[in-house]
Formats: sequence, structure tokens, C-alpha cells
Amino acid sequence: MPTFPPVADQLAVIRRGIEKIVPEEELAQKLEQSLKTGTPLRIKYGIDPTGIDVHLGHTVPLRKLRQFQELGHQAVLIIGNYTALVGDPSGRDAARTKKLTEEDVERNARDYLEQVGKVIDLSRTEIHRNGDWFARMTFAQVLGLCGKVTVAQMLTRDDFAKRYAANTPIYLHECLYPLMQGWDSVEIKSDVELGGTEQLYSFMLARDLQREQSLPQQIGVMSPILVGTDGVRRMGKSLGNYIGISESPYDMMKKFMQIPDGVMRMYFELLTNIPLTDVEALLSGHPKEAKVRLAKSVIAEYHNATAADEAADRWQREIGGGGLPEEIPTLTVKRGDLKEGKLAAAVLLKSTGLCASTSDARRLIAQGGASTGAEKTRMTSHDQPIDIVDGLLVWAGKKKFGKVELQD
RNA sequence: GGUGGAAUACCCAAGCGGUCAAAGGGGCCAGACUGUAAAUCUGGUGGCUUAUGCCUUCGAAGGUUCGAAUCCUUCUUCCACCA
Repeated sequence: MPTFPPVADQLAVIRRGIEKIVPEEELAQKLEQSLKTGTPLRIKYGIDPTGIDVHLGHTVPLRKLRQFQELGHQAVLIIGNYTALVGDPSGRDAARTKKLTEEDVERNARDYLEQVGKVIDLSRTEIHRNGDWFARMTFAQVLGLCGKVTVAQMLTRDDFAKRYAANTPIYLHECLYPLMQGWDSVEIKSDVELGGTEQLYSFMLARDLQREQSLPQQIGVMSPILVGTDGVRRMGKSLGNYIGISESPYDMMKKFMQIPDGVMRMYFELLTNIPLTDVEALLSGHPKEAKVRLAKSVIAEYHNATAADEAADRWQREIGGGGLPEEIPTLTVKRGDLKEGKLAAAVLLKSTGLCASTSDARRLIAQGGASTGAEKTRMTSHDQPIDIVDGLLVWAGKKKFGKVELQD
């Protein structure tokens, strides 16, 4: 018979970084019950295999799932291969237009599992595809399911209400989405479902369906939305403000060091296991040190502690300390383009691709952003002749640079 | 179906016959400052291999004019009101 930590200890772990638990009081009861009977709780987390490059935003509920695993509970992952055909309407102001084929979905699912294996222990995770039950449903059963919800209830959802008011289309199949998600909970008999706060409606619907089937009702454990590296909008690939869990330690390091100070508390809370009292201590110290600690902790989780230390050291050396980077992109220059071994400054920047156009290069030079050599000698005018030799460093601003390689 | 309105650079948005490569804001880029964070300040944000010069841009195509983002015609798309 499995053993579990005391309920109070479990609650402390579970509550960390969680915005809302509904209904709050039932969670302790469930935990008591599980402790008493030695039965693990079934913790559900569902995803749509829509081709996700997993980033830190996605890891927030996933980390919670792992914490449940570590407490001894049963993780149940639902691959929404059927719901993916619908598209989650949550938080959207328009229906999805792209339709996925079943092959897409299957490939995405495999790809996704490979990535989440870095966060949760897949060997101790039940994995279901909701097509397993939806594909077998008859139309009569679907109708029965539809009979559980009224249009008025559906319209209490914020996203649908907004669309309805704005006269933008709401398709019938989108209305089915939360029902399907809720039915998943019935099928796998979940005790707890994890997700973002925007899932509240679906989570509650799942409870209704479970009660209908005389099953124990699940509890929704909802995480806040992780803000992106810009510190403003939610982390998302299309917004370009994300840190992917498959990125190299150094790339992650660079991104972490550029986040606004204000988001550190949230990142510490949601992305690390560092005790919150320690977090407060770190935040009251030098922000840069706190940021390094944060970055190392997260990088170590997806790579390892040594790699994290190396990335931090390298960052300090190359960027924090202003040293030369170890990886320098190559800039190709054709020997035939040279005039007496020289090239006009603007031409050099344009032809090496450091600047998008000659005009762009001229602007950069005029503003003192272009320089050459390890000591960064500024280019003074766009037609200044530059001696071109193999290995010459060329800078276009602080972040863009390269090393010349002469070619015949 | 009817009547009005709108389409401007990455986004929002001025301009309504010449001084418009096109105000302002956001975003982005660069410089200063700094912890390559934020904030702040400054400059920039069509293109052209050498530029107080040339070329292309204001939904699309034509037209009027010495001259059009600005006026006219047609077309396309979006919005509002009416039925």
C-alpha cells in the first residue's frame, strides 16, 4: 500500500503558485481520503496536440503534475486527438481556421510526449487519447451529451459571450469542446484536473457530468498565466516572448537575463522549487544575482546543474563582462569585391548581411553603432574604406557581429 | 437590396491640390546611462556600391492638372444605418 506525506504538507506543495482551487475545501477531504485508503488521486491534465513547441508557459501545469506524482498520486495525461479536431475556443475571439488532419495530430502527439518527458515521469503516467472513446460514440450518445448543457449556459462563458455580442461566428462544434473535455474526466475518473484559469468553465462542466454519472467530482487546480519574457503579455510562441525547454542552456541563459525584474517573483514561484522564503531573500538582494539563480535553477531542470553553471559563467564572461563570445558567426566576403584590399564601410555591412540595406547601414554608421576589431573602432562614415583581412571582427550594434572570412 | 462612411508605411492614426518619403503615438533599431532589467534622455525607423541626386510608395486600375495621398471615374474589400 502506497504511503503519502501528511495532508498539510501535501497542500503546501499543491498550493504553491496556484491561483485558484475550486472547490477549495474538497481538496483536503480528497487528500484525507486518499491517505486513509492508500489510494492515489487521479490527476488529469489534457493537451491538444496542435504542434506545440513546449515552452516554460506550458510547464507550469506540467510541473504541478509532476509534484503530484512526487507526492505519490497518479498522473493521467490526455492527448486530445479528437478535441484537436475542434480547436479550443477558450480565450479566443475567433474560431480556429486551420484544420488538422489525423496524421498531423498523431505526429504532434508523439513529438509532444518526447518534450514533456523532461518535466513529468512518463513511466508513471497513464496516457490516453480521447479518440479512444469519442471515436466509438454513436450519434445518439453525442446528442445525449449535448442535452446536458443549455445555450444560455454556454453563453455565460466569457469568450463566447464576447463573440456573441460582437456578432462574430460561434460554431456549433466549438460548443462541443468543453463537453468533450468534461467527458474525458468521466472516462478517466479524475479526482483533480490541472490547467490555466481560463479553463474554469470546462472544469465545472466536467463536475456536472461526473455527478450525472454518479462519480466523485473532480477539483480544478488552476495556475495563473505565465507572463512572457517581455513582462507584459502571456508567454507564447507567436509573440516571440518565450523560452523553450528544448533550447540550449546558453540561449536560455541569455533570455533569462533579459527579463524585466518585475517578473522574477512569478518565475521563481511557478518555475522553480526554491522555497518561497529563500525567494524573498534573493529578491531583496541584488536583482542580477537573483536572476542568475533563477536561470540556473530552471536550466538545471531541463539540462543539468553543470550545464547551467557553464551557461551562467559563459554569460558573465561574454556578456556581463564584455568579453568576446566563443561562437562568432562567419561573414563571407568575396575577394573580387575588394578594391585594393578595402571595402567601403556601408558596403561591408550590407554585403555581409549585418545590415538589411545600404540605407540601413548608413544610418547605423551615422549613429555610431558600427565598428570593427576587438577594440571596436567606430566607423566614421559610410564611405570610409575598411581594410579587409581574414578574421576581422565587424560589429553592427552591440548584439550583431561576425568575423570576416575571405572567399575567392 | 437601399443609403452613408472607410481603406495611409510593422500596428494605430493625421494629412484632403504644391513646402509629403508623408504629423503624432506604439513597436522596433542605435547611442548615453546601467546589472546587455526597468525607467529616462538623444537620434533613427522606403530603396539605390559611392547620393543637399535618383527611383518606388498612401486599397487596385484609369483620368483631370504644370503638379495628386489629396479632385474625378470604375473596381475590390471592410464598417455603420435602413429594409
